Order: sequence, then C-alpha cells, then structure tokens
Amino acid sequence: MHILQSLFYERDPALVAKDLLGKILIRKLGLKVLSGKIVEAEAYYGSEDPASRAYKGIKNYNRLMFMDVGRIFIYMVHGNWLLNIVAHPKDGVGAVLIRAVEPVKGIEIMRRNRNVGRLRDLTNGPGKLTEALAITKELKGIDVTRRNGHLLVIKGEKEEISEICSSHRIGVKADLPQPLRFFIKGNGFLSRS
DNA sequence: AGGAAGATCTACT
DNA sequence: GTAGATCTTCCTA
Repeated sequence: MHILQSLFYERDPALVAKDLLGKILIRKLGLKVLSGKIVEAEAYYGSEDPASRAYKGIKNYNRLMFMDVGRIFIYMVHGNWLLNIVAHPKDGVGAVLIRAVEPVKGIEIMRRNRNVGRLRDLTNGPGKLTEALAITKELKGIDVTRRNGHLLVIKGEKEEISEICSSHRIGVKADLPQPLRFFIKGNGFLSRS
C-alpha cells in the first residue's frame, strides 16, 4: 500500500486534481474500512479565483488552504460537508475538491449511512460521498499522508484510466476561463457526465 | 438577524 | 430533465 506523500500535493492544484483520479480514498472507522476510487475532482486557487473559499484572503474558516498541503479542508454548503485536500506549490494557496468516488470497500456500511436504493447514487456527488464515508468537520485539518490517520489516499492497484476529460467547474457562481474539473470519462459514478 | 454557499432530494411534466 | 424546498455554517451588516 503506497500512500501519496506531501510532495504529490505540493504542485499546481489542477495537476493534483487530475492526478488524483484513479487513486483510492480510504476512510477508517474504528475497525471498519471504507474506500472508494476517486473519479472526479476540481481545483481551486487563491485570491485570483472568484469561486475559491480563499478568494477574499485568509480568514479563520479558510486558513487551511493557505497552510500545509495534504491536509483535509472541509466546509458546509447547503447542508452538505464537502471534502477538499489542500494542494498548492510551495507558499501558494489552493485545494482540490473531491466530487465523486466509485465505492470499493465497505459498500454495506455506505448504504447504511445513506438511505438510497441505487448503488450509483451512493457516492456520485461531493455531498453524497462525505455522507457515505462518514466524513464531517471533525476530520478538518487531518493529514492524509499519514499512515495511521482516519483518512488517507493511496495509489490505485492498477490505475488503468481509460481517458481523462475536463470541463468547467460545477455550481460555481464565477468560474475561471480554464477547465478545472477533471473526471474519468464514462465512469458510472460521476456527479454528471 | 439575515443571507450566501463547490448541493441534494422530491415531485412533477 | 427541470423547478422548488431545504439542508448548516460562517460571514457581513
């Protein structure tokens, strides 16, 4: 099991978002282990990005985006916790929003956490996957590069990614001109195609 | 106190 | 596939 190290996150968030596709997000809940393959992610920058939490400068609630890479940054939007991983070049500002995963382990527990029928509705959205994986603000600030944390990201077994596509970011009021959403083409667990 | 925020669910056509 | 209600922080007035 190869955990991604902080150098992986110490780059342009767009590169990190793209390279996170196919990686495995692991959530440890006591003795239980839940996991999912990342299939969709978005990059956010700092003061030059109007859609970013960090747009208006450093605040108490967004300070993690300015700090060490590889940490979890979580906030609430419309009643959903959204999971980000802090990522930026040295001394920069930024984060990657995990928008969708494909369930791998602990599917029964995810089913219990979310009351939905169809398997594909389990984790095909940023607010859905946090509910399925029991991710809340209590995990804010934890380090995903650490082996014994409750949340970590590892390399996929065999990362055979058919094709990576990109698009504008979803749901943002004001987007940047370049496409900052990345996803695995044709995957059945995307928040949208 | 009031409103905005990277969304989701439900109930229609 | 679209429209509307509702979800919980945290910021600004």
